[in-house]
Amino acid sequence: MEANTVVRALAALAQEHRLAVFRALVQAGAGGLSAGALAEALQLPNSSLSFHLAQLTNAGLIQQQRRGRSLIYSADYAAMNGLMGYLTENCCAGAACAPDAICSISEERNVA
Amino acid sequence: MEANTVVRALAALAQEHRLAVFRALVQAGAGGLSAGALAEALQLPNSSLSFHLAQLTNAGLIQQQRRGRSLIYSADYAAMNGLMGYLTENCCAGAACAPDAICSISEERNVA
DNA sequence: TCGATATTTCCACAAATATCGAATCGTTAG
DNA sequence: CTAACGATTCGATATTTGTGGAAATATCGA
Repeated sequence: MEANTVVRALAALAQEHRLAVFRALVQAGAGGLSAGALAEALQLPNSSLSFHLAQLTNAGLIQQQRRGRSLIYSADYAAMNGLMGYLTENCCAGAACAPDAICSISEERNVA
Repeated sequence: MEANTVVRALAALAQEHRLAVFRALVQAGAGGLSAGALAEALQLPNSSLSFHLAQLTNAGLIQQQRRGRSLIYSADYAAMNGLMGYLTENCCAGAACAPDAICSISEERNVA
């Protein structure tokens, strides 16, 4: 993962509402949530939520998928793992730590 | 870990130079690095670096410790783990993932 | 086709942030 | 005590960011 990508991902997460959105999606799993469901859950005006969803998408942290009139958003677990990996890379001057992947759902396409 | 704390930590990391500083400290391990060494390594003006170090300290991601005329900075691994944990908490709608700690150096006080 | 529903885009403004030279502060060596 | 060193604070400026109402866009049911 490249430094610039990481900075953009972190910047996207460094905001109260966006962090809440991302967590909700991480917890929702592969099924994802619609924009409307998110707006309801987080009590945000549509235009604001839309703005934040765009930021997260742009940062590569979440993805969009249309279902009928709704847009379903879901977390990109590969990006999340990439982020973690970047931060802990070559951690601790050689001491034993830092496993590689935190969540493997992105490679198991048959969950939830 | 509280949401607000996490946002502040992420905001601190969401900046090219600060991310580089933090990574350098994470990789340096418990021994840490002096402000001067960091300025040298990252090619930053003292005043800029100092500003960024203050931000990271304020966010609870690094800590300071004077040694003679130098200030030695080091990563706070507990904070880093807290961050990771917060992001992956209740991950994936129950699918098996998300271990608890990434790096345990902060509890072993006898490294490097 | 028409109306209802779901979401995004546009806009203007307030607030927060990054930058770095110069001045300042604390510590140590001689 | 004084000079030199390591690091922080100050200050002015340019840039980026978050906000939400109103209007526009896409999809669906009848």
